[in-house]
Amino acid sequence: MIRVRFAPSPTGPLHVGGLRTALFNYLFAKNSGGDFVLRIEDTDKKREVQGAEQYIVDALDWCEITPDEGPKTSGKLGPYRQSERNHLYEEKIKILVDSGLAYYAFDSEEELSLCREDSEKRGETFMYNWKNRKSLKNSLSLDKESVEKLLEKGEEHVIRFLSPENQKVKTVDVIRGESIIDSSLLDDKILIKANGTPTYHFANVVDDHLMKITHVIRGEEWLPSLALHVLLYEAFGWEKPVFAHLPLILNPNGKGKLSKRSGEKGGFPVFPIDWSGGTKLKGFRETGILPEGLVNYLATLGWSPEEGQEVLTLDKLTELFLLKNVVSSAANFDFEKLKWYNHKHIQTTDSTKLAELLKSLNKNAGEIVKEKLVDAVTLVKERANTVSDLWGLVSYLFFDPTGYDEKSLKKISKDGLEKIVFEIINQCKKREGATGFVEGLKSWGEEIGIGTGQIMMTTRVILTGSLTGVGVQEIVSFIGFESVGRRAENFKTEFNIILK
RNA sequence: GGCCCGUUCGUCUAUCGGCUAGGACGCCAGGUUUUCAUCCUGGUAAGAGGGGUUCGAUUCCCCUACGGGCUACCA
Repeated sequence: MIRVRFAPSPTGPLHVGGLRTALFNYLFAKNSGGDFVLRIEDTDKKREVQGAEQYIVDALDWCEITPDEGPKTSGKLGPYRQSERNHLYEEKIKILVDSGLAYYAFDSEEELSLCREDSEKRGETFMYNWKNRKSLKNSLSLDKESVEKLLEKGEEHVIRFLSPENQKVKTVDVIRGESIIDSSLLDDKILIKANGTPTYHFANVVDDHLMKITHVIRGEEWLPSLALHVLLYEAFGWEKPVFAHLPLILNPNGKGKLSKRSGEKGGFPVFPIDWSGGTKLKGFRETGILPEGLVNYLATLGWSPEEGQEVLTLDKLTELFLLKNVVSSAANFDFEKLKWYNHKHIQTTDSTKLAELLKSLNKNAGEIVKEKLVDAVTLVKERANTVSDLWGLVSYLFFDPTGYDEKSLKKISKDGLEKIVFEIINQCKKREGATGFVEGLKSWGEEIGIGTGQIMMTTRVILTGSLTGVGVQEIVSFIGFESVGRRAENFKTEFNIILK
């Protein structure tokens, strides 16, 4: 039974990088009918942000990447918040301390930062490990009695991992293959902080083991600590999970990890849904991106299906997903391509659903009768990249033009403009249906020698204010003759048109 | 600085020693649409550089360059 986990830290809104990690975990688990676990890594209470956990749940939910187990879903191997698992870490660290694989360290943070400064002056990087641990203040350098005395006294201390010297550590990553790391280059990472809570490295290994995680799929930023984690599993004598480190998502120009800042610069969000805690941040949902579009795009960032299909639903992605087809190189984020995927998914989304979304996104659209909006959306949805686009494509079907596009006016202001305007009003009065209206105009044009193109363009400008949009006949049919007549009269007044 | 990872069209990717290097986005052109968009057809454009190994390297190895990540009592 395959079990994977997504283990975010509730330090702020989940960004697309995190979402992609969650997605790949989900796809991998569901591809083989396994479990997808959500675990909240809230060991650092200082950095925890109100509402962040809820945001993570909501964002996953929006994308339908639903956890089988998690803080809100329960499950047998919980609790699913690390802050509620301290008793387990206490129990496990004891094993390591007792077996001499972890040790107490009493150095204060001030002392250590002094050491760091010192090393820096010499152009070196300070590392707490085999080179210097004997000369620092810990249970390896101090005699047994003094250590006990210090502990009794309640002296502040951390617990560090005793990294071996000169050991070749073999790490295996399914995406990148094997790698041999020299353990002498590792430092004695803190496992338990002075306040008694575990660091990521320790909590992570303990929880993955206890929660029976079979595959650890996480971001590439964890690759440097893989050797430490391997050593920890070995220290406990636990079976290691399979590791897969996903390539990072970079800014569109490839410079650095995808950031909020570059999203602002490029005019696109980097968060799934709006974030209202503290600073307001725009989400893809509120920008008019469908979860299907986002998920589809994110899946192609670092992975591609064997048959080369492009437009895929979550179910289809699940069916096709193979971890071995994940690439090892980082990908640049491209909002244009996301919009294309979104466009494709809008085509296959029900107009009623799109209309509802549009109503929630756009205040003006919200005031329109739903049934009318659904009809309008059906007319234009094939042209839209985002749900928000829909409003611009549909608004002239509900409101008279408030102005006329300069370029469009130039195109229609030829001989006969006055005659056309009057004929439109004339045809409108006949009320012979949208087809009759258009046909009437056409045959009138033929009789007096004005091209249909010229007539239709003029009609279009009168009705919409510009030379874009759905067919004239569709517009007339949709808005009705009362509106057509009014818009023609408005146009006539605006440009002071009289029949010569 | 040290350690780790990476490098195929502008971008996302295919190729797993035989390549006239394929597809998608974007862009350009043409067609459809009496408009615009959609849609269709075509075009544009790539193996970082240098050494090996090999009959043959985009593919395997090494070096260099470049990019990224990590280097916290943060995850």
